[in-house]
Amino acid sequence: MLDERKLMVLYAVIKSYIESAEPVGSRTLSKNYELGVSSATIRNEMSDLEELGYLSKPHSSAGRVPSDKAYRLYVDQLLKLNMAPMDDIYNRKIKEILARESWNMEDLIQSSAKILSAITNYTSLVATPKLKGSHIKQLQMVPIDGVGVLTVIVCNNGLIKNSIYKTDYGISQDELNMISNYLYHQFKDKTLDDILKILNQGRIVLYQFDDDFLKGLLNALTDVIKELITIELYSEGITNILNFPEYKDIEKAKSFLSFIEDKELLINILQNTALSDDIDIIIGQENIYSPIKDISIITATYTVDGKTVGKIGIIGPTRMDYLNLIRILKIFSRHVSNILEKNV
Amino acid sequence: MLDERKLMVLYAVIKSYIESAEPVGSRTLSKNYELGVSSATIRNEMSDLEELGYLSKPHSSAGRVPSDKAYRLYVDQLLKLNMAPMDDIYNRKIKEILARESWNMEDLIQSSAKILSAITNYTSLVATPKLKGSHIKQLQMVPIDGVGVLTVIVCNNGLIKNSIYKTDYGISQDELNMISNYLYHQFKDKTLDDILKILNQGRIVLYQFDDDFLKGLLNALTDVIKELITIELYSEGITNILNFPEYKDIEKAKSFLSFIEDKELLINILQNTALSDDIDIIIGQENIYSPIKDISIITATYTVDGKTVGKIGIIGPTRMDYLNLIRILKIFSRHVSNILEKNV
DNA sequence: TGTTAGCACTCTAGTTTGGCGAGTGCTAAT
DNA sequence: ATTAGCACTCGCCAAACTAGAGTGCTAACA
Repeated sequence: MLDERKLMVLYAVIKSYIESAEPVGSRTLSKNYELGVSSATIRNEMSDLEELGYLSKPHSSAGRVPSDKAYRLYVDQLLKLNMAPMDDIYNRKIKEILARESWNMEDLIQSSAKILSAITNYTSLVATPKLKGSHIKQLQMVPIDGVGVLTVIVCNNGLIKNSIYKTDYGISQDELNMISNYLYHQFKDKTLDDILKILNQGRIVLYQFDDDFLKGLLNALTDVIKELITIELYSEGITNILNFPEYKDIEKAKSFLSFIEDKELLINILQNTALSDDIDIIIGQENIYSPIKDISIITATYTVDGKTVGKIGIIGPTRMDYLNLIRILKIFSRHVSNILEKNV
Repeated sequence: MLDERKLMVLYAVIKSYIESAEPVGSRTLSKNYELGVSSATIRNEMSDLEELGYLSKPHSSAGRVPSDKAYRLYVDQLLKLNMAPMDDIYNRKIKEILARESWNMEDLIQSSAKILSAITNYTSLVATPKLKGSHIKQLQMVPIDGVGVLTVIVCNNGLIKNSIYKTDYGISQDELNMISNYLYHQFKDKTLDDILKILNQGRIVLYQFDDDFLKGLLNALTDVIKELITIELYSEGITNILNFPEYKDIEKAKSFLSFIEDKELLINILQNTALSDDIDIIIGQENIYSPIKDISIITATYTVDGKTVGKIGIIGPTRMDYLNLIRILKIFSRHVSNILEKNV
């Protein structure tokens, strides 16, 4: 579609704009990039690129700024490149930071958000894995003296959660085994999502036991399942965004911050990205849910049991350093996956 | 110290400044507040108040602005007032919002932060309770088939936490009972803080059991205790601060946001406030830890078992609406306490 | 002696003006 | 097809100016 030279010019504009945040003029390009043609020629090419929708001018006598379409072209080309320098400096650094005896998932997720924002100087987003489709591997109930009943659920991906149902109703381990066995056989082929639906219908009855007791117990179980399938989102380095010149305007900063504070919306947006095993990028208004122009999100996925995936990402101005961020996210998500596959 | 009229003038300046965020001039006061004297007289009084350190001028021909000392005077007087309108509109509203079957502590804390920022339009701070001095009421260990050992700790205030130690080492319930009984008797008179110290010394030995197994088990126990005594801080409504005109300057906004992002520091500051059963207020640079001028923090305490206390607060410019915020915090913290005393 | 009206003075914030520089688009020459 | 040259456009910035709000002082008054 675009000939060689147009492409060169376009990429030069993008690179320059990513670096400087200033609209790029033809002279700047001919000086700083070795395009082999004069500024006048570049001007003509830029004019064509504008007509084609890849560039735009803030005002008639300013330089030009890449459009979302231009970033998309640029990014797709980046993604085609195979950039996996395994012995990268980032690789070692990240490995070092994440080195630790054992991690529990919650801590790892939260730390990841912090580390990621610290090494990139952007705002990070990290979401806990999506478990709706997971299964129950084990269901165990234990009486806790003087307190009630503890319910433990082990997920097929190794995640474990539990909750306590406080009650005075005395019940033996044997009786609880009966209940948990029964429930386990009801649930073992179902997804967590389906299990939740069944529980909410309230149709489970075991005539041997007190109705109120059973109801309380099932409520506690429902809570665990809910907790399991609820996606939590952590974000760190919010202040970093204010270092970008485009957010010197307080109104823009405000709308960015409200956006970041709306975790629900962010989770939705992240969930709507491809669950492919690789990098996904949303540029500007490509995502209809995104209320804000001029923001891009790069996400990578991490896995827990080879299938169950969570998201890890970076959010910033469309003029973000895609090249490095993609690189870092690839490495980072791989390390997180490694830890989780071993550790959970 | 200050005569009646000076006090009236000072309060008028404070009120006006809280409302408008603009330096207050003598004419504004004589027009809007019924002080019964002319602007010239007010000017003289203001001049005196400036000499006494209660007011200051941003520049020589501007109106005057209250100093931290002035806010302190104002706030101390507010706190002496008994303002407990139980049938207040806030009271009903908050009660309504918090009405729910049952709350677990984590959810309640997080929701509180959200609700509080929503109804006040300020940034909220809510910290989980300080449990360092608490005791263990119960310690139970349960084998989980094919996974390992689950350790449950019940605190004297009713809080329950647990962790899982993954191991292949087969162990029976009876053996675990032996271990947990032994540990319980070691720990029952100690505070959580002390227990953690003992665990960290690594001197606990039970010769009957495999050394590695025991070490792993104790590590899991250590994690639970750590989790219990770690104070978590939640903050919501960060964007609200940007609505205040004093934060139109991006640098100020940035330093405020970095401050809010530094949870450790905030926890320290909150912990250094009085653990009295009432409102505590830090104005501006009164708190030496606070890196930022012109910020006030109002905190209230909530209780879990009548003794164990957590903090709930509001952070904003020193020019904050102390009167209403104190009122709301009093009511809010009482409701939170009520829920926790019943529910945990 | 305390209060007030009046006035000169101060300082900021907002507006206007003009020049500078960066950039464009067109044209004509190569 | 490329490029040099040039006229033109427009935002940015600094300087100059203005309006307005507020102070502090003085002198008059009750």
